[in-house]
Amino acid sequence: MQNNMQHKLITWYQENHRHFPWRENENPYNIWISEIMLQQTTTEAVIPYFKRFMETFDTIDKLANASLEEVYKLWEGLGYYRRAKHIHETAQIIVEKYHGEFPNTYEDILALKGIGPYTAGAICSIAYHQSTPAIDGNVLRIISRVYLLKDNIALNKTQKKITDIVKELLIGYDSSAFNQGLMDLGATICRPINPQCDICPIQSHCLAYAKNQQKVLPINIKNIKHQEIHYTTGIITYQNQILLIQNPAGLLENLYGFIQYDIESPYRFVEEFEKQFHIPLSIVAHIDDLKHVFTHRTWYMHVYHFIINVPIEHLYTLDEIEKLPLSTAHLKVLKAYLKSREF
DNA sequence: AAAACGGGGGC
DNA sequence: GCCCCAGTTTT
Repeated sequence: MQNNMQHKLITWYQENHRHFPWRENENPYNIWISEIMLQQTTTEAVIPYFKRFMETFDTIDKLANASLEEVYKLWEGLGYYRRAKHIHETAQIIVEKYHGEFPNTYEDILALKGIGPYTAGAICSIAYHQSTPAIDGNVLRIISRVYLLKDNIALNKTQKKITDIVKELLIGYDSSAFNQGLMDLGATICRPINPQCDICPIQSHCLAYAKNQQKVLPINIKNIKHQEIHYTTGIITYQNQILLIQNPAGLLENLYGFIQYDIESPYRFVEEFEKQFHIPLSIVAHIDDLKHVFTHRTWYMHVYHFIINVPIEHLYTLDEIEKLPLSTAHLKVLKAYLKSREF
């Protein structure tokens, strides 16, 4: 009878693990898609997206042969849209370079687009039971507490230190159950706020608990500066069509949206628009003022309805817009416009 | 080492 | 309103 931390964690995981669609089988395609979706995204948010995605693209081959736009549309609202682009590119590489079979070495997997150390480790351990750590926010927090590490977990140096600790812990144990055990423990018991130490399966191994520091650790110091931007956002229509442009590289790359300029007057919006498109624009109405918060900035969108009297490129009917990927921010704008037209 | 990259949810 | 989440890529 083993009595160490690994054994306790694995036993706890086997008896108490959470049930998710991506835990119903271990094939690498399934694990890959789920791990990408779960990057910086909560499990609850991922569930419907994962189901829909795997029903639509049940093989890597189908994903590789889909259009980028179709993949984006399935990703609409999930955020970090570069993930969708990387998944699509990677599927094509897997078909061409690996004959449609997901690669099975850590190095080959790490080399794929959108896959970093965490995701490569997660796939290797969960899909192939290889002895690789998978260091995410949960693991950084748990290891900080168990070993009473007072280093700032936002630093690369600290993450490397914790990686080395987990590498040692894994030796001789099932990496899949161990890594997923850490994830579930972090999500349900060793939570960031108010950890449930009284029911923790590894309480007796936790130095933070012994010294009552579990509410202090981990130390996590990031300096995020937050920027606020005011836009005039234009719903520009021609008859029953609406003008949408596809975002260039940068924020919300490739998604469709309304034209907006970082100015606060609709009259200056008209000047900017006419300078850019060389056709006259008329202001019809103020629709709404909306706010949308990103991690790193806040948009204040002052939404106006404008009309043009000559057709132009990039005009779409509502039916066509339904098929295009839009950001959540501009879906709010569209919704406000449609609501205003009900009167 | 730091910045950029989305959105939803908890409190 | 602030923090967190199964991070990766670029600078």
